[in-house]
Amino acid sequence: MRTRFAPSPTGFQHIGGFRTAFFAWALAKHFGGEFILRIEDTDQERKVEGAVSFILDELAWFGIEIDEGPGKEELEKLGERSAHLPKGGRHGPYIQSLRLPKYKAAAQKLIETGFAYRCDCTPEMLEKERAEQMARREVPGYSGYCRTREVPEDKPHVVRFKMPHKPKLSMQDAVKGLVSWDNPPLRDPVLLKSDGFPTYHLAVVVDDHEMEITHVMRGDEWLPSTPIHLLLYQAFGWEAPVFAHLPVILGEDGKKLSKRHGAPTSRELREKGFLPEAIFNFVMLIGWSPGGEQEVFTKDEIVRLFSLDRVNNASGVFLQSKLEWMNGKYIRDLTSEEFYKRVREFSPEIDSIKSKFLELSPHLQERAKTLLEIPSMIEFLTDKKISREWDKVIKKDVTKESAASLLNELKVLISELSGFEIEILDKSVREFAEKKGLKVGAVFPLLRIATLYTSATPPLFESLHVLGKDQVLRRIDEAVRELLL
RNA sequence: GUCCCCAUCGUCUAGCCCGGUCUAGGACACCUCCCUUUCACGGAGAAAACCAGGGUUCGAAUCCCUGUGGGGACGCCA
Repeated sequence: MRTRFAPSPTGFQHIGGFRTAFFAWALAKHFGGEFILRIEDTDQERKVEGAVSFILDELAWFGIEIDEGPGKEELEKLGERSAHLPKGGRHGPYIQSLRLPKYKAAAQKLIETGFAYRCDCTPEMLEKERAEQMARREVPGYSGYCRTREVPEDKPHVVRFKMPHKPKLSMQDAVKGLVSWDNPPLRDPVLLKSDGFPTYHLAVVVDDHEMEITHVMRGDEWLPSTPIHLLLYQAFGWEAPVFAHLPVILGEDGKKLSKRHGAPTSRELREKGFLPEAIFNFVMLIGWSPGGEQEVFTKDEIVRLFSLDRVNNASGVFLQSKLEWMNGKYIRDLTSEEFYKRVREFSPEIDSIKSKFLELSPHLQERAKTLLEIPSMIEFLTDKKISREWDKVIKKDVTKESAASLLNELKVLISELSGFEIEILDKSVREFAEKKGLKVGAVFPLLRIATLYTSATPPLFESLHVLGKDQVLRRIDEAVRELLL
């Protein structure tokens, strides 16, 4: 079992692209096979610098190990660098622009065996032909003009595949089931471009064969061109791999995931504070389900359960609110130390309040859906000057003056406390309220705003305890001053 | 235009292959309630779907056909 992820470095993969990688990886690992990374950079014009590094870095972030893929030297030739280098392997190079002679030889072989021919039609001619066909409302496509012209090798040319006349084909797709074509609308496709680069069709077939890929997993937008690939395998006399055409992921508007529709890249999700484990889990469950009612799975569980026949054939929508829920679950499962480490990636400055952070951690984890929410939740632990949400407590029946005097009493109470344990704080403030004939709801919120600044915080006494007695007293003082200003 | 794919709550899905156990199950989101000092967590509950029409059958979400809707492909892009 050998699967591969074969992205083209034409931009920054959105999350749907990575899901294809996850599926291929999970299948290979399920059967103890290899997962290969191959870079399909045959379109020089659309090539984007940094795209390969991006793929490498993101795969590493998700914890997807690559068994074979472009190593250091290959990457250097491409001018890409990454801290996460694949091992290389015995089927290299794994970057298509470094494999040009192989494609050329393959195309030559096809010409010799009569399955392909050279064509010197210019783009302008093809353009014109196309326009005419469209005007006549015909299926657009190359007429086959050069099929019998014997274009000499030294003239600029492309190599085209000779599509059989009205081929009838069928294939057992691992997810779609039996797919058959009755006269597919395909004309002689180009295999080798005039710049010597192969097109996708030639390159995938040659590489998947040479790299001994057993299962080709790709988005189902490829299904319509599978006949070309099937016919190519036949022409070469090679056995075709198993194809698995995966349903696509749609955006919340029901449109195909794309930058334009706000499709997130894994990088963006990471910047929003999502955990790679949560994203992986969530995305695996779009288009695949192990059955049953469990939804949160470790990677190992997913690998153990994964199977192609449980991949859905309908496309699915990427619903961020569900990802948020799942991310929250993963955050809650983190140990305090792990949690600290993850948050630190967003705000290194928490180093200065590490012990306080750790102490409050369970309460923080319980409240967060993403890591990005944490910094604002712990602002009260820092010395940063934050304005108090007085409007939450100062209302028509509670004047600034009465609030100030209550806070002064609280300050005396707290300063005279024999300890500063959570239980002691809790007990004495409650007793204080009772003695004054006040509900806790009239005391706690006031104390909260005075010391923690905002109305939504971790539990009050836990927070005060972490803050420390001196700091609490200082803040009450400050609050009183603010009120009487 | 031609070819291909798809179709269960708003969303992710279970069930479909091997018809009855489906008055269609779970989860997210929404709403209500409980817990509660806030915000959350947690718990309980409500509401919410088999695209339509024909067959086959004693019986169809499940099998067949047609229609409709959605998506994709038809490039010297992948």
